[in-house]
Amino acid sequence: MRRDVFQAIADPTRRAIIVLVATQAMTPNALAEHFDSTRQAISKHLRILTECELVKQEQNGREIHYHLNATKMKEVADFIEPFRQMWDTRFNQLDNVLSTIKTTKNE
Amino acid sequence: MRRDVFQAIADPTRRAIIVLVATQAMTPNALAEHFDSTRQAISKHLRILTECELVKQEQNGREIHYHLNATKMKEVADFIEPFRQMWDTRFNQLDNVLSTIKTTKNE
DNA sequence: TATATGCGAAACCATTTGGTTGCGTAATTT
DNA sequence: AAATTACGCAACCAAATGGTTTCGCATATA
Repeated sequence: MRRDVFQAIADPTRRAIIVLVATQAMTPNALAEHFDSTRQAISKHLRILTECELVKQEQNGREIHYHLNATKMKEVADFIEPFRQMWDTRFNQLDNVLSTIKTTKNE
Repeated sequence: MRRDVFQAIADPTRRAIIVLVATQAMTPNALAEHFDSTRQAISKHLRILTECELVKQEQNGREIHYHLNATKMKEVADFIEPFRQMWDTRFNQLDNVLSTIKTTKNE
């Protein structure tokens, strides 16, 4: 059973959960209200998100509040980062600045 | 059939293909040599990567070279970016700088 | 104490996924 | 022209996925 961050964010419902949970901790029931599926289905998603540590639990009486563990998202960022210069205009502009500096030096 | 970038990068083999294809365009056969599975399996992955436009084809006689379309990766970057400040120390340092400036202004 | 609520876990099901083998076809090479 | 090579496509299969309903347990509430 694969259980990594990439597989976790592959599902659109789980990405929506991540966004919801980012601003404030929420219970499975509260989360389920935002979707068409049952609480149990959401609980399954939360289980997956918990297993790959994208989300942390916090028990309050009989309620369990889930909140985001953004640190884990870094794994995804680290994968994409090396490709950034291939699309990011800021990076290209930096290249321009650097080449300008080089040209100036040679003059 | 879901076919978006998030689902595409969920598979570790596909992520490896992306890395290989980033530096230079490659044929399915050349790619398959890097893995244990058959060329057909790799071709299936390439099909998925092509369908979500993470990869582009370029025909050369009977060979088809696949190369990365890094632009599509921006979609993933855009999803993660809002969470960056929750883990990136550079962001925290930027916050410090900003608060320092504010403090200095008030003095 | 009895009842209602919030939750996870298990059993089950249809669909998707990732892999295989076996084609057919087009472009090379001999 | 014949054989080889590079490839995509279709059929097939076991395993994973995302969903459901049903259950049991712990915590609140009447």
